[in-house]
Parts: sequence; C-alpha cells; structure tokens
Amino acid sequence: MPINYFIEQLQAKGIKITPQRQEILHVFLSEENLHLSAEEVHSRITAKYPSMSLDTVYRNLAMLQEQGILTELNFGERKSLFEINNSEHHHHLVCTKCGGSQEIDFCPLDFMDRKKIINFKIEKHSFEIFGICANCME
Amino acid sequence: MPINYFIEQLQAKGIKITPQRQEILHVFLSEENLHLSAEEVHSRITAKYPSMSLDTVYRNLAMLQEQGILTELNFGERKSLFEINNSEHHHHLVCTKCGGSQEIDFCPLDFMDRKKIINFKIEKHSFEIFGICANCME
DNA sequence: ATGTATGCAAACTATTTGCACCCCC
DNA sequence: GGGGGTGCAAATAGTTTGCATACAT
Repeated sequence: MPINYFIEQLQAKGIKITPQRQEILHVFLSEENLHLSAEEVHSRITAKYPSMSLDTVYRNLAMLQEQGILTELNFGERKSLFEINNSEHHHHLVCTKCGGSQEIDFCPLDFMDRKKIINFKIEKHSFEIFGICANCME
Repeated sequence: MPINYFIEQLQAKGIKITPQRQEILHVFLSEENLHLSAEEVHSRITAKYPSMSLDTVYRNLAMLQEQGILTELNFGERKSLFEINNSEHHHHLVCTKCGGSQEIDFCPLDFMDRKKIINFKIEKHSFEIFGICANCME
C-alpha cells in the first residue's frame, strides 16, 4: 500500500496531515515486517529530522492505532511494539533471546467454536508463541 | 493443592521459606482463579502484616514464576498479573472495560500443526481474547 | 555461622499530561 | 482564523536495584 492510501484515510476523518505524521508512516512503510517501539520510530526519524519529539511519536502511534492503521503488539516485554496493517492478519513466533519475530498464518479464532463464547463481545485477540529462534539456537 | 506442596517444592531447591513467601502463597491459594498484580498482592498482605514491602513482593513473584509456581499474565496493560499454577492449562477472555477475566479451555497449540514450526524451540505461548463482558455490556 | 532475604530509598523505563506556541485546512 | 497538533518539561506508573541489616537453615 502506498502512503497515500493511509493519508487519505486520515484526511477523510478530518485528521490533519502534518510532516511528523507523514514521517511516521514513512518509517513503517520503508521495510517489510517492521515491529517498532516508540523509541525506535523516534530514533529513525530524528536521524533526519532532529526536531521530532518523542511525545509526538507516542501520541501519533496511539492515534494511528485507533484509526486501525497500526496494530499494537505486546510481546510480554515492558514496551509495546507497533506494526502497520499492510498484510493479511497474522500472529508471531517471538524469540525470547534476541527479541526478533517471524509471522505465522495460523489464527486460533479460525479453529475455535465461537458459540462457546457467550455473553462476551469479542473485540480483538492475541496469540504469540515464544521460544528460541534458529539464530539463537546454537 | 495445599500450601505445603509448593513449600516443599521450594525447599527442595534450597530456597528459604520466609514468612513473607508464605504470605504470598497464602494469598494466591485463598480464592479460586485469582489474577493479581504485585500491588494487589501487596495490599492484601499489608492489611494484616503492614511491614511487608512491595519490593519483596516483586522479588518473590519473579522467583515463584521462575520456579514454575506462578504464571505471569500480560493482558496488554502496563502491569503484569500473576496466577498460581493450580489448575489445568487454560487461556482467558479479558474484558477491556472492567479488566476482569474468565478462563477458556481452548488452547491453540492443540489445533495447529506444530511441524510447520521449524528451527524454533517453543518455550511458551500466549492467547487471550479481549472484548466486553456480560456485566459491562448493557 | 553463613549466605540468602528483607526493607528502605533511590533509580529507572516506558508512557502520559499540562501548557504555550505553531501551523494545517 | 481557528482548532487541532507540536515540543518542552514535568509528572506518573510500574518495576528494579544498591545497600545495610535481619533471619532461615
């Protein structure tokens, strides 16, 4: 998806397109499968634009998540990671040693009997497998 | 499981049984399905034993988790919750409004083809469904 | 007796908030 | 022009750490 896809989506809701917001989107679109913390997003941007503040990164990650453009990942560490909703719904294998992750396409919700969940309005779900990746194995 | 089951398990590893450690175990064994933060454990204990420090709670929750007696739950909030490994392996429905949770017995690992996961040593996994519970629904 | 565990205080990390100024629409 | 967005600084929440003392074994 080109950056304009997301920009138009924001404009349609009356959200202003600032240079800072464009930079954040650029970061997430610059590579495949990026999982970045607020700090990491910030440092990638300040390399070029030192005036970008970390607060603004936090505020906009939250906004982009509310708008459905980013997904917040909690890999059990203290800090949240974010990924852009660019590809199919997926989950992750997370290496507990290096922190790296790879995608898996299995989704538990496809296999469980949702009728068993009554009186509960499902909003979202999380599924991660933690362990040691090939690189860290030896 | 009686408290002695856990105490013996700790003693067998040469871990000292202090009054503080016993109090923490008591808290988790006092009710079914408890999911408590460090702060909550601490305040339940200080009600009776005001000298218990929060640091000690943190240190011992970590120790009990390493010993396999507690499981740390990350429901996406800032703080971790802990539950005692008393019952069958299970996952949770978590209410995003009140923070409450109920157990579900479906486990994704029973349904996915583990052969698809190669070059990765599985250590643990997480699966939670988030949404609105019956109480918070109206 | 010995070394681990505790309490206290202070440090730390990730994140959030108040406020005055700025700039996108 | 106006209201949302930004940077700065300070506050907050949860957790961790250093150190001297206390206590379980």
